[in-house]
Amino acid sequence: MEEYYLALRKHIEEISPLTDQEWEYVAQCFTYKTLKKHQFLIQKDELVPSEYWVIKGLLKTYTIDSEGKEHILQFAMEQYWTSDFQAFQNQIPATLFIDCIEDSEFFCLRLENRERLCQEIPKMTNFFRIKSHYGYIALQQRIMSLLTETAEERYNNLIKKLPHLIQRVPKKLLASYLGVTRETLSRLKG
Amino acid sequence: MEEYYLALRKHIEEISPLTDQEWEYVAQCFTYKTLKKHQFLIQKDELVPSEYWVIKGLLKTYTIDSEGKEHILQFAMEQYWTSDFQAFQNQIPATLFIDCIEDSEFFCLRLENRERLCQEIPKMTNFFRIKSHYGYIALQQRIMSLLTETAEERYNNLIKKLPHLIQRVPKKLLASYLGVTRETLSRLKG
DNA sequence: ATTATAAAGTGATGTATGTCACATTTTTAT
DNA sequence: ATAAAAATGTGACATACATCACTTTATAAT
Repeated sequence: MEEYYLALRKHIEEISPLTDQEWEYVAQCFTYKTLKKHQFLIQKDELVPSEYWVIKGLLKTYTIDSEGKEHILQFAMEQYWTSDFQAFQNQIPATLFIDCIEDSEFFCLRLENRERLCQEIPKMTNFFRIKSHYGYIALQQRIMSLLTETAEERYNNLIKKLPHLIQRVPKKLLASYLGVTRETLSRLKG
Repeated sequence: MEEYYLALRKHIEEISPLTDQEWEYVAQCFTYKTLKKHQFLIQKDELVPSEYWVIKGLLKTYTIDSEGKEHILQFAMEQYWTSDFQAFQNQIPATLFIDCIEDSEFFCLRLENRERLCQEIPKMTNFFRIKSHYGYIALQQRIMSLLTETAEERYNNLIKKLPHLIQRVPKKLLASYLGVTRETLSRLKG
């Protein structure tokens, strides 16, 4: 467990170095949680108590449409933040599902703790500011990818960008993330 | 001009109320700029000195693909922030174009001023944190829309969400924003 | 006002991707 | 180890949307 906290501290300090005293305050705002493969971190229509930092494991964030088809918004693995941020931020019922593709472990940060943290430790406000900004930029790039690229280009770029992810995720889920059917993805490479 | 500054102050204070003294510091970090319709705010391959808050007007952020087709990432109107954030943040050449659909006026914030602002006025760090976070959530919703909805659904939802925008933007540009051709958009309603 | 330019509509046709069905391979659970 | 479940591949066919070509309508420039 000690090493998990060290990993989180390192993650934060890549953006905002902290004193030991500050870190002590930060660390106590997080709680630990673990889930097995196939278990849900967040379910649609339920409230979302926390946002989550992935210590270990792999998750998918998705919706189910009216025809029962799954559409994947995000994969989250080690050192990723994940939640239904819309629901979390406004403390309203989730519109998304998040469940575990692998056994997973997290640090959980509740909304009141995050805001307390930002009030007490300005460096943490800065950390979240930078993180959100990078996240925003990454999503803009994904939108451009969806607007401009063919399924094949999107797949090849995903392989380039996250080669390690490909190994851990069934192609059917990658297809869903890329916005195509598994059949189409299957026919691309041949 | 005085009223422009008041509008910006109001915009910031919807998230982070400031003292008069703080506001004085904030205000001097911005510079004013105006452009006519069809003029470029940002051009591909050029450096991006600032991010921009739109006082008045309307702009589009887009790329041109290898076949010369335009793909619109964002429309920015009154009270929107816009820039090539990826290029701005890393001070590298732009990959995007931004030009004016209408005569427009902006407040410009240079990177060094933004960071100075965040260091001097923690409330501003918080302002940018919240803004980025909301922006992130909005982009997630756009991605879900692209993954799950038909062209017609995306168009109808855009009309619901930004009815005033529709009036100001040629349908051909809306089509590009929605990820379809103008011909397809034209055939939806009839 | 008149002309030039851009936006918008529409028909004919092409294509990438979706859908459905079924076989094969791989992974998971007992 | 064995059976069950999930993932993957592939053929036949359907469809949403793209492309190209041309006309009509609206907007902008002199």
